[in-house]
Amino acid sequence: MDDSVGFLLARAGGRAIRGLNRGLEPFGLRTRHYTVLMAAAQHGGLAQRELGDLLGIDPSAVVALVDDLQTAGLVRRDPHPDDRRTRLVVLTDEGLKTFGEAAALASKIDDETLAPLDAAERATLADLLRRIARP
Amino acid sequence: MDDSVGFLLARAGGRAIRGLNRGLEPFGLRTRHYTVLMAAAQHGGLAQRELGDLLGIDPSAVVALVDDLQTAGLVRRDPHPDDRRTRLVVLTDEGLKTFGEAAALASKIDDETLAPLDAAERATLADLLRRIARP
DNA sequence: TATTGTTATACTCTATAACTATA
DNA sequence: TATAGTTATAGAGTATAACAATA
Repeated sequence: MDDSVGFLLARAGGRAIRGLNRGLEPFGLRTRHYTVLMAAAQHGGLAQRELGDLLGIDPSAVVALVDDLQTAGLVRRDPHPDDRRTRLVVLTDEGLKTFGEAAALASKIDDETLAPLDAAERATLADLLRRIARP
Repeated sequence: MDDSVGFLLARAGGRAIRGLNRGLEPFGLRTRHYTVLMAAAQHGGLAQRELGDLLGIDPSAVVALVDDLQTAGLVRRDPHPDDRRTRLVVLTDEGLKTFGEAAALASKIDDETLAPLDAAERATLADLLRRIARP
């Protein structure tokens, strides 16, 4: 009897989330806050709707996450030039600095998770995950 | 800027869990019930403590899951022959039948998740995950 | 009419502490 | 004293519906 790939994914994913949660504690952030910072850093400025689509997070959850990050001074909500309904989530200087530190930490935790694999295998895993993980 | 493997794992794992949850709705089960049935089927009979260790589930959560499965008539709690504290979780005939149907469904959902990959790539992914997913 | 962000709400998941009965 | 199971509880994650402002 073989474990299903879904089961293996779920367990490895859960471990990754919990590991990053523990690592982010000093920043007062959770894994999902980090993913929002990551998306905003990658794209420069994103509507909340786009953030939710990109990360697979419900719009109402995006509101709460961006609230937290804004209170912590890590993001701003800028007006959209053409659409007054839309608010663009943009990293502050402080947010960019915090994201840099958190990204270094995430990379360290990745290394621990992937310790049993060599460099080529890590690259293969990342590639396969990227191909099935699109929302 | 590259996505972290932890992030990719978390997202793919979340999708797998939600997909299986939807598929299991007709059975009145959730993904975690299914993993308990899977472990019990694989090992014949397991102490709740062993179930928790194996699946990475807290003992108090195991109680609730086994309660559900017992109420549904899918598992029994048998006494341990040597230790009266321990209760062995064993599949009933009904539980074995339901697990078989659910396993077919899980395999179908795996296929959907893994659609972008060919057979060799699927095997590679399962192998890599198995190597990093040990608790 | 449809969409963006928001609020309220409920349900699931996860984790912790304290208790019982056994060892 | 330590361990297996249990109970209670709280916090985090997820999903849905309804609303205001705007398109």
